[in-house]
Amino acid sequence: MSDLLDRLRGRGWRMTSQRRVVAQVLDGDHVHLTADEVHARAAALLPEISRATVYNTLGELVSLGEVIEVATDGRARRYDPNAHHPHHHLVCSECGTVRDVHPDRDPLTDLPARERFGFTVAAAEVTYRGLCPDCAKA
Amino acid sequence: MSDLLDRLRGRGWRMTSQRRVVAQVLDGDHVHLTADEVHARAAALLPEISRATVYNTLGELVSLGEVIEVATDGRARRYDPNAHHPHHHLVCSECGTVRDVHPDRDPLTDLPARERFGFTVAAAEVTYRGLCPDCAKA
DNA sequence: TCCTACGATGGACACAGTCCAAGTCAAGAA
DNA sequence: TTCTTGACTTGGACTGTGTCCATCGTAGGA
Repeated sequence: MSDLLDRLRGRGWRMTSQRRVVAQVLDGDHVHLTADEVHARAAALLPEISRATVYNTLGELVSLGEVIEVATDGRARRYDPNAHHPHHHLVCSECGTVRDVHPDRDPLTDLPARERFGFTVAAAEVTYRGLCPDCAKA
Repeated sequence: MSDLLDRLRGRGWRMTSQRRVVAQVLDGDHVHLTADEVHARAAALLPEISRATVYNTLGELVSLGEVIEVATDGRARRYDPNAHHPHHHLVCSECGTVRDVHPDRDPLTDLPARERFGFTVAAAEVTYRGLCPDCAKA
């Protein structure tokens, strides 16, 4: 994830301890934290970090295209650092766990012109829903 | 939409003026209102209706399967009365307009077993994003 | 080492949604 | 038709999520 820090520095980002900690917390695969979770984990490393800073930093990462915002339910947005590999999401309806998945086909190709209503369609996000192994057992 | 009222009565719903008004407001195609919008339109017909009742009624309609909850952004949930015809959504990134669309293929068939991580996958929702004709012009 | 513009802070605010105790009323019973 | 009752509605308090802003602090160039 120091790749990320390097890229950010290259873009003229001022490197502060707060930003470093937020980037560090977002490292890894299948990471889909809410802003509050990011704040909690960041605060474990840097106790004084404020909520506003976490929101600011996440917002910047999103507009730089380094992190993707995911709205799996109508509740808190989740932040996905896996922004450089196109993928979709599989969500457990019970516990909310999210996994990154890679379907065989891009759904964009399956939306015929007559169903586009004159829109310039740029992207398609798929949310698969079901039960994760743990919740299916219970 | 009196179909809906009939179905609800058949299911033992007590028919109150509030519920009638909420059902009436949700009538139509390409309707994707937020709870607050439903409340505003319902209040135009029945001024005393409360926010809590609108939320209760929407929640009941959703659990009866008569209305679908849509989370197109991380903000307010939207309510879609077109629950009996499977479809997906096309959202304008600029103004938020939503249209119902019908792709040629069900994306569920394109998620191979190795990408299911042991989940029991039940459904797939596709959100297409782009610019609507009006916003593309501006 | 000094400067300063960019970033961090925390507290107030706005919005979305939930919960609850008390009052109201739809619809079946008599 | 009136009575009864439990389901429904109400408004207000409360929680969670996200935004805004004035002020303070500091990274990094001169």
